[in-house]
Amino acid sequence: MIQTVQDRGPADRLSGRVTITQLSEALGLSKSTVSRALNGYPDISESTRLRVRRGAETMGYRPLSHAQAIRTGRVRALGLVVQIDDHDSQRPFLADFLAGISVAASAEGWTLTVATADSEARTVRTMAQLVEDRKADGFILPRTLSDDARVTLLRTHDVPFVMFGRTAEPEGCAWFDILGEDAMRDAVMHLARLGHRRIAFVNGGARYNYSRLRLAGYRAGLAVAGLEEDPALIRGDALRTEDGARETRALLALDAPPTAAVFAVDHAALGLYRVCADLGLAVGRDLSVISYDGVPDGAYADPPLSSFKVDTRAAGQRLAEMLIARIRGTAPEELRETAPAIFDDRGSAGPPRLEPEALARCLRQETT
Amino acid sequence: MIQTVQDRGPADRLSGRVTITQLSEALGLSKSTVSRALNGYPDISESTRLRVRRGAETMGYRPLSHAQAIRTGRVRALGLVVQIDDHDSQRPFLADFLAGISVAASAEGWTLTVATADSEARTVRTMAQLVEDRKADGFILPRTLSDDARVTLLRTHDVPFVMFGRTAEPEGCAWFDILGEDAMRDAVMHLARLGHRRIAFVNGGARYNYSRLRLAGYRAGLAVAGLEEDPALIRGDALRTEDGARETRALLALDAPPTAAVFAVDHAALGLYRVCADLGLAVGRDLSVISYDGVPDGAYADPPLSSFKVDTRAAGQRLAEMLIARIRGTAPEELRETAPAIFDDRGSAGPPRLEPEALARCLRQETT
DNA sequence: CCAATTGCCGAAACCGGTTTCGGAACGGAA
DNA sequence: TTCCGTTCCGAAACCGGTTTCGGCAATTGG
Repeated sequence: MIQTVQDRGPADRLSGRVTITQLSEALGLSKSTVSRALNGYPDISESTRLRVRRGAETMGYRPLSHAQAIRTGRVRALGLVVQIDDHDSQRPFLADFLAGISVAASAEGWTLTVATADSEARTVRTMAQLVEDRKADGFILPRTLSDDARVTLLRTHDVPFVMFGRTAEPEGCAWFDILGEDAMRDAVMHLARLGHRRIAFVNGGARYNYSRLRLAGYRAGLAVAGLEEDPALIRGDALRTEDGARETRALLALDAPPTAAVFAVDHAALGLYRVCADLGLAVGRDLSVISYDGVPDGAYADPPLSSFKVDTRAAGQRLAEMLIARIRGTAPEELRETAPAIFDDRGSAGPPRLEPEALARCLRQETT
Repeated sequence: MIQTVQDRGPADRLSGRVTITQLSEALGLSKSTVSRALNGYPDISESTRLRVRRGAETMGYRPLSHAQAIRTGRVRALGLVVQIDDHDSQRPFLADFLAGISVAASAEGWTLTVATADSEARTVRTMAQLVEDRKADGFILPRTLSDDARVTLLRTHDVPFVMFGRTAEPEGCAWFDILGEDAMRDAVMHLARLGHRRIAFVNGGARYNYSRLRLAGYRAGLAVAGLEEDPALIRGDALRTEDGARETRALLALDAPPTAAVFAVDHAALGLYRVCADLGLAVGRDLSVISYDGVPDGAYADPPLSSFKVDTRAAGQRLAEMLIARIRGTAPEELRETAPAIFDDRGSAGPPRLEPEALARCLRQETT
């Protein structure tokens, strides 16, 4: 005999939620059977499992995550602690990042718990707190450091996590990352094809793991282009616009200044614009630049900054999917992915107008 | 006899949490007594209440919010649904906003549940979902609209909320807002003192409630300065840079163009910079501008944009505090606050160099 | 044909809290 | 002394789920 589920009427639907007890009564089963059927236990017959599933569907039953959590310890929530610094180049992307995470999480019926902290120590403390209070089942870690205290904490407490960015010590780590090194390599190759032979590199923060990779990419680009590496053309630790301006000045003060520069960070690259404006140099003609991040500000620069764009939203989405898989038991080694950055050529890189020596002469003339 | 609580040793503290049962056993009380003592029930003697509180403190007992939630229906979490649009002027502030909310929430032991949506309809659906799943006890509503569907939803479901921004229909609403109207008034007065007599106003999105207020502030400024209102000088619906550029062109095409403009939105004001660059006008000299928001991009403009800054972080903090109070039962009428925006004069407003007529002549000459 | 599995489900304990209810102890009034 | 009303606390039910354990019926093996 086929047993149909009776509709519970609009009143019930409005007043409160459907509980597992109500569902089990409507189905004529015990609530333990219903629970096991929905959670895929093997000791439930296929026919019953199907009937329960259908019944839950039609009655609109959805288990209350915090009611489950009291027994299982898991609340179906992802955790994200964003560290707020002054020189946080990720801030413009935060909304996109959240959007990506949010859409992936809610597709699986999960939610996102967000907290902020203003230092690495506080970030770790906050995460520990969230874990202890069972407010998150796992974490997405933005801005991976080379030696990351967060990883240490989560590893020792056996809390699942995925990193946005790779790490030097990959054991037990899942990650998603953008291939910044390929972007740097392609930037150098692009500039070399335009005719540049002295191409500088201005790296980001040394403590971030990506810096190592992007420098390697820069070197790879030089190798492919058949150019020799000049240590004087390699600078670093430029995250903010001021930093970029400082490094640009240092580069232009060389006897043989570069005719082009590759920046690891957009905001730093905007510092080059300032210096060029001060010195009367035309970006993209007297001095070319290619950068990385794709920040919106770059589009407003004159000429707009050519940059390798990162699809932050897609990254957030993938990270959330991977974290959920990780929490559900997938091995971290199986959860490692990368994606390329997309070059957006907007005019800040052109063929060299002057030889390095001539440029140097101009600069000396300018400053006298 | 003074009964001291025995320390449970470091092993317990590390391995798991202290439960209310463990606490009650250590105190020699029943767990119901402990629960009521901690929750301020009147039928507990003052001495017992104190003893329990001290015991909880030394043993590090913290109730598991989702265990309480199963009975009380409240999870000690604030909800925030951020609506992601293309022309979202609040995006640069999101990190600060979150930081403010986060610090206030965690000060009370609450957490923040964040979701995103890409339309008003989806925002409402998402909020309904979060409420039904008990993932948030109340909501902070950014970007108050004049007629807000979110308010309707929350009011009918009797869910607490506080708005960032006032509303036309204030019944039952708690809010925190920045006095944008005062900023607009002061901007006009400032420009008038500099000698400007034709001061335009470019408003933001008409659907937002703040637009009404800022227009009123502009008018108040004209009145104080003794200037007459010219409908031709009032434009609106400018949120993005392109919009601001469009409205600027329209204003400059007038027979008697303005010598200064007050913008309701920074990003729109940056459009004026573009138009001026195209036409060879110097911002702050040929055309003055004062705006509102204090976006970081404004600092990079040339000259830096004079703007009324909003302390978004403080706003988030206050909103979270108010929402927690609201959830705990404070009447919405008692939860209404405002704060001023802070004028940051960075050079985009100076005395007029040309009379309107002369400016118009210049412009005609330029375009031919 | 009987015993031992196996498949499938219900009863009940459990998770960590909150809330209801009843009763002991105490003080004051009759 | 007795009665009654407070004051204060414990026992137990409860919230909405999960998980353990045991048992019935149907199958399989000997």
